[in-house]
Amino acid sequence: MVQPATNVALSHSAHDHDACIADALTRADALCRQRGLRLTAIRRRVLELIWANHQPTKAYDLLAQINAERGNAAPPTVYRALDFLLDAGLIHKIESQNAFIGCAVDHDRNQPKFFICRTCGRAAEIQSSQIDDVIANEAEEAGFVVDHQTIEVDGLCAACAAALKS
Amino acid sequence: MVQPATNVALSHSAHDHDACIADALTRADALCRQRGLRLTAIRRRVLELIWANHQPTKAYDLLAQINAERGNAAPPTVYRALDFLLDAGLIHKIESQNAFIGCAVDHDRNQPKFFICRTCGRAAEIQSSQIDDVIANEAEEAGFVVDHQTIEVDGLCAACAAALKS
DNA sequence: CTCCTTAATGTTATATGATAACGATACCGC
DNA sequence: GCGGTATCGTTATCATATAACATTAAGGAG
Ligand SMILES: [Zn+2]
Ligand SMILES: [Zn+2]
Ligand SMILES: [Zn+2]
Ligand SMILES: [Zn+2]
Repeated sequence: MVQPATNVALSHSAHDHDACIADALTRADALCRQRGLRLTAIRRRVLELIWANHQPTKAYDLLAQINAERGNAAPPTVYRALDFLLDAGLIHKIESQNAFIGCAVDHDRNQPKFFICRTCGRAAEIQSSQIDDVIANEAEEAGFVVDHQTIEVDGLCAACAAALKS
Repeated sequence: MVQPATNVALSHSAHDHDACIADALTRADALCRQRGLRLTAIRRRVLELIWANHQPTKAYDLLAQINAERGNAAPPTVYRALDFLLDAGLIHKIESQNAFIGCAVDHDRNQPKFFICRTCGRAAEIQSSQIDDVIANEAEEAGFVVDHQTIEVDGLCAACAAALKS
């Protein structure tokens, strides 16, 4: 039986997630060095905490964790780090959840889009130039100049759907 | 010169907006009668206030207006009305703005999608089976079962883009 | 190395968005 | 009219996010 191709973020099979985290931090270091941005200790730690799993993370959960570690942190501490990471394109905000997730995608030409499982909570950033193209076409027809997209598809990932059927 | 086809919601030309409001309320009455739902005074008034213009409306702005009219209204008053209207499909939530907008679309087969102008603030619900189809395809390939979509495209409407260029 | 400017962080307070819980009313079928 | 259920009123509280200003750290010019 052939399994459908699926994003590692949505897969329920074990994967080397430590590698996900390490890769993300390596990429972040490289990107910041390259652009002259400063990935300070707090910013780096927030990014690392966000990458702790493939589920969107809430700002106040980050705050609680940072506080457990260093005792001093107020909301602005976390929100400023989040703003930096958002601006740098290292994370995205999941608007439908007021939560944040790491980005492992090259956004040269495509905009962020997510499949989000309502059962396991995992969110996978998908790359589909088709979706971008269709939206670009629709926008073109309407004379609308696209600046930013929020595309969040909620539902059941393959594994959770299979589990429900059994 | 040919104007691009555009949604009345994004058009800056005057239109009979009283008719927009009247239509929306008429449709709401019909739909609720048909389904045995009760469009009570508060719910109807909240819907009417949301339709006051083609820009997403914030819950606490609704609250302030209701309060100005009847003096007694707490957040639950408005949020309960909003929940009802959302469930009935009479309004949608614009997740990226924590705001609400009226729906004038038949959602038999297509999911809500919006173009939102960052300059004039108008939001237009667009109907594009193409976008739904492409997303359905992508989901199919990933074995993902789609439940609900959040599609919000931010940018400049034709009129605002033209104004900026001049 | 020191001074200076700017970026980043600490700190307090507050704004904004949403829900829990429970009692009081209003509606509807019988 | 009676009784059950949906709606609404009311109070309190939780959750999300930012304003404002003081303090500290980083990095460049001389
Ligand atoms: Zn992983
Ligand atoms: Zn991304
Ligand atoms: Zn109108
Ligand atoms: Zn709609």
